[in-house]
Amino acid sequence: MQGSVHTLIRTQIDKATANAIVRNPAYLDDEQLSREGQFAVLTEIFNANVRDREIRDVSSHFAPMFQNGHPVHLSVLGKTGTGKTITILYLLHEFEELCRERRIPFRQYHLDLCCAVPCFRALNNLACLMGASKYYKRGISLDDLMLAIEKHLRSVSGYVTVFIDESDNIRTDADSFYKFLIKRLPQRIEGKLILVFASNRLNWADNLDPRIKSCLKMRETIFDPYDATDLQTILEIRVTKALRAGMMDEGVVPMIAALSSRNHGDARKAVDLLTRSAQLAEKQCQHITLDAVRQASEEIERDKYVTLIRTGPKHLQAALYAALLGSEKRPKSLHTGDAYLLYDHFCGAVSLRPLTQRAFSDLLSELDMYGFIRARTVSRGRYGRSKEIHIAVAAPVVAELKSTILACFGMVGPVVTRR
DNA sequence: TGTCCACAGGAAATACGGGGGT
DNA sequence: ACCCCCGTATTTCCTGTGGACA
Repeated sequence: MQGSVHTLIRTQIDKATANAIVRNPAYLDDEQLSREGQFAVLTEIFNANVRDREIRDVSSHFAPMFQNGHPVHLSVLGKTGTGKTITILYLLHEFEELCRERRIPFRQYHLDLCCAVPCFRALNNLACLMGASKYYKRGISLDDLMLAIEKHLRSVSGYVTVFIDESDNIRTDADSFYKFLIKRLPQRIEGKLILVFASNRLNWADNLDPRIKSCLKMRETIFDPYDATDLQTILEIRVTKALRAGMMDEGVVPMIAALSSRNHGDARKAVDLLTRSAQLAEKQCQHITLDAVRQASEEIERDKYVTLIRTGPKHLQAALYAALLGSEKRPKSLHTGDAYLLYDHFCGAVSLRPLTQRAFSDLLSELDMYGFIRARTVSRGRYGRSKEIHIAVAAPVVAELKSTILACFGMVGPVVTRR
């Protein structure tokens, strides 16, 4: 008997290795790569003429630096997944090298405001990057932080580049932060300050105080979403690095590229689709087929909804549950009032204080915006005006959403509403 | 043609909570 | 530790509305 278990384990391992498609998963997930690794992949991608215009644009913008000039600030705009951050980091790294060769003093800092932070946090993080101050939770004034940064930079000559990633992500008092960077800091330091902003909101600077905005001299460059050709190039480079050769049907990469460019033009999502397809194919012990891509795409779509609702506010979850439940009972005509009643009961069952109907109406609009439901306002004559609610997601997703919501409230079975 | 339903959705008021100053 | 301020969430109040029905 023992022998058979050993054989089983061995054959299973052999089988799994024989079916392995992913050879080097790091190349499917940049997080797992070192900065050098990322740059190496990027070099290949850029060499294939992807992001050519943007590279020319930014390079020529920084060119005056090599003739003792002073480039104005730069604003890099574009949707998520268009490679703004990594391209800028790459270019700044290149500029740094070039400056070293030509003995031009240059230093760069990358301030990543990946989550919304108040002015204090942003300044403190910047000061920490520069080594100008320690990390404070609180208890130090904004002015002290600014002084620390000034003091640190006062002795620095040459070019100082500060790359402010997600520059629209300053939650409170963005004006003070930018007033400091744009108006005050350049006057108090000897070096030449160049700010690089990146944002996925085209009009992020519009919210700034007009006085600050007026003295913000900057040039804008826009990163367009990748088109199918670009995505195909990017995917092919990743495929050769990450996957075993010959494990993929013809047309898989073009299909992923086409789907992704049509839906979002986001390279990260395209690579994600490739990864999911590969994993799915591995599980099914076959090559990556067009069908696997289709399945993976559906899986991602489903996950998107499920994570959206799982991480969303409680009341939104409750409202969606009510809408799903109500639509089953009355697939054709679920109106706001009925849905609110169900919501009210659900809240009672999970001991959540229900919001008013006015707020519930806004929740429905939000669910509509996210694409869970379609809620259009209709007039039923003397029976009043109301929203008509239809489910906008496929049946399997509905089931998953319902169990997810119940799990969020710590329940397993369907809720028994009393009345 | 006027009425009236059952809400939509805007605006103002109010509650709440967290961060920063003292 | 305490207070104040400010941004956000929610409630309250209100006006508007399209079409069935009498």
